[in-house]
Amino acid sequence: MARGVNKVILIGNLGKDPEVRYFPSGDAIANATIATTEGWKDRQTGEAKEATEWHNVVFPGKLGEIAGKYLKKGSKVYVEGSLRTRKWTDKEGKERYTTEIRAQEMQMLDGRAGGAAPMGEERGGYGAPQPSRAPPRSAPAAAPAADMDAPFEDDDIPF
Amino acid sequence: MARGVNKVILIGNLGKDPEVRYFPSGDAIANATIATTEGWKDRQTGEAKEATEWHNVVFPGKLGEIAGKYLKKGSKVYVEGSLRTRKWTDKEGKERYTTEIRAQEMQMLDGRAGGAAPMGEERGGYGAPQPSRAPPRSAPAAAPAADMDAPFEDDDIPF
Amino acid sequence: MARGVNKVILIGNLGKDPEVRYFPSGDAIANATIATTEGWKDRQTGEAKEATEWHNVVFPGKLGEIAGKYLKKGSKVYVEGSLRTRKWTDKEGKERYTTEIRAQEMQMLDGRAGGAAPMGEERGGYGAPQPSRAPPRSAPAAAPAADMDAPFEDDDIPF
Amino acid sequence: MARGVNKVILIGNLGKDPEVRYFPSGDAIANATIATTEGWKDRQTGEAKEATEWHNVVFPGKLGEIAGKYLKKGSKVYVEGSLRTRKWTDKEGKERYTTEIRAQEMQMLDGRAGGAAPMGEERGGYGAPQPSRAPPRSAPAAAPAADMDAPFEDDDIPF
DNA sequence: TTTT
DNA sequence: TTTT
Repeated sequence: MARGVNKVILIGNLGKDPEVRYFPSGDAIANATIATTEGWKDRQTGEAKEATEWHNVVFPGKLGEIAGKYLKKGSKVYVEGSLRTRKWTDKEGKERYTTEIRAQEMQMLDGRAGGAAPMGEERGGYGAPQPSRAPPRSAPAAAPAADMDAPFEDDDIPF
Repeated sequence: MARGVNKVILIGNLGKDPEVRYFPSGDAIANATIATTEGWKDRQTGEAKEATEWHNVVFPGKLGEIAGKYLKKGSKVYVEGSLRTRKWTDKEGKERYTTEIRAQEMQMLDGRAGGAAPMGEERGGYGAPQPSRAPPRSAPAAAPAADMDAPFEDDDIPF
Repeated sequence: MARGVNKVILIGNLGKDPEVRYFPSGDAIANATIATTEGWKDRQTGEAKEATEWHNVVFPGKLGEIAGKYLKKGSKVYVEGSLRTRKWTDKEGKERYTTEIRAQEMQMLDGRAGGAAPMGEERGGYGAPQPSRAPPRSAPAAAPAADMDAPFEDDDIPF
Repeated sequence: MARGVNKVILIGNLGKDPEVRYFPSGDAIANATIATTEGWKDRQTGEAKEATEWHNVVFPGKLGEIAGKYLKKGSKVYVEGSLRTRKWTDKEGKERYTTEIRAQEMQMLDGRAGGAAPMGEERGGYGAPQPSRAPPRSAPAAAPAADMDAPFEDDDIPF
């Protein structure tokens, strides 16, 4: 029932190791910052220039586990996801907004992915992409994340 | 475990009504041709030119049902999918190849989608898109499609 | 010389008319807010849910002129662009960040685009997305574009 | 004046060295085959499966030169382009069709790209994929935009 | 074969 | 603030 497209595709490098946390439900969630660099030549001087853009990426669920396990500072990754702007309140009580990319697919582009290493993506064929959740999953630990409240609540997972 | 990205995004119009068929399993599959037109101005004469590209799109499973129900000749659609080249043998016994876009997501862009009309897409939140298969599904009829054999066979659905 | 990919694809509706401004150079720039809505079914209750995401989109240059001329509140558009997070200082002197989508391509999906209406896109063939810039450029607010002549070579085949 | 979207995004490896040719005009054009592999788990047996898709990619113009110079068998690349189906006649005089991806952007993902190596991308422009150059640009005229300063300054046009 |  |  979607009435729109909200898609982001990034290829870039992690600024630092991802931070993984767990919900009481056992669901993992990882946060990472990914840099994409664009270069161009100065029209006048001809000198090479470049600008780096930093993206806040959230890897939910199984993707978060994989990100935590296989990605590290400097890792080059392909990420496909959607934009989500979260509202939060800073310590002064002011409303602030942060825009994140919520990853739906990830691929490691380093080659260092290691032999048996799973690739993090779990599309499946027939008809549609596949949900990446691990079924029962017991409980790890740690604090949940503000970025996982609405509209995707724990008791409200759309699959 | 994907090791690559194979993604197509189209916005175009159907050349004719989609053709829907069903597998014995009850799984639907629809085929459609979608035109994307690109225009430009002739560098020399300045006259407007345009070229139309025709794409063979396959909508598997539930997406096929929706395509058959809501799309028709002329419908404008957004399609996201992947490329797949099928080998087949013509009547002279020669090997031929056809490249298709296997749709993973579809959105109608006509506005004529009709009130209660489902949108065909079934992404779900938390972690990853959701599979679109219809649960029990009994058996309709008709000839299956060569384009649905490997690698996604009936007893081989990846989710 | 890019070393990364930073791509956003949106299909959504404008929340209000775009705001167009001009630089002394005559370059236009338009800002718009675009809503993308995603729906899903509550896993437990089965009830339909939806969430709308608002995106700040910047249309630079000629795209800005077109946006200002043809888009309005409610318009459905396809936008392709890149993410850019700007740092700014609020009235209390605090650093704030805003993430925008800088449009590189736009297409109107309303059908109401009107007969002779230009479509805003300016890709060109031969080898790469063409830099459509019109060098001298003086005239503001109006000044059509020289940016649709080349890039199709010779006898003009856009291969 | 485009009235459609025809976009392909691939990440894969070259099956063999690219073949570069030149037009009398001096324009280069390179052809390559790129493999994308998709894996999934058999729903019943649980065994890992995978299928490889081969894509015919055409790199026109400057992209062709770069491809010829820096890509080789096995190279991992990101390619963005559009689909184009060409009609040709085989030796028996029968009409055949071949679908190709016409590259508009390419990035090497091997790390072996070598220091000074150009990356093959050629976006530029004004109103198209672009660094939003605003030539003279100094004072705004109307609420300038913070979003048009860096990183694309006047004397700093990326093409 | 579509569409604007 | 949009849209279906």
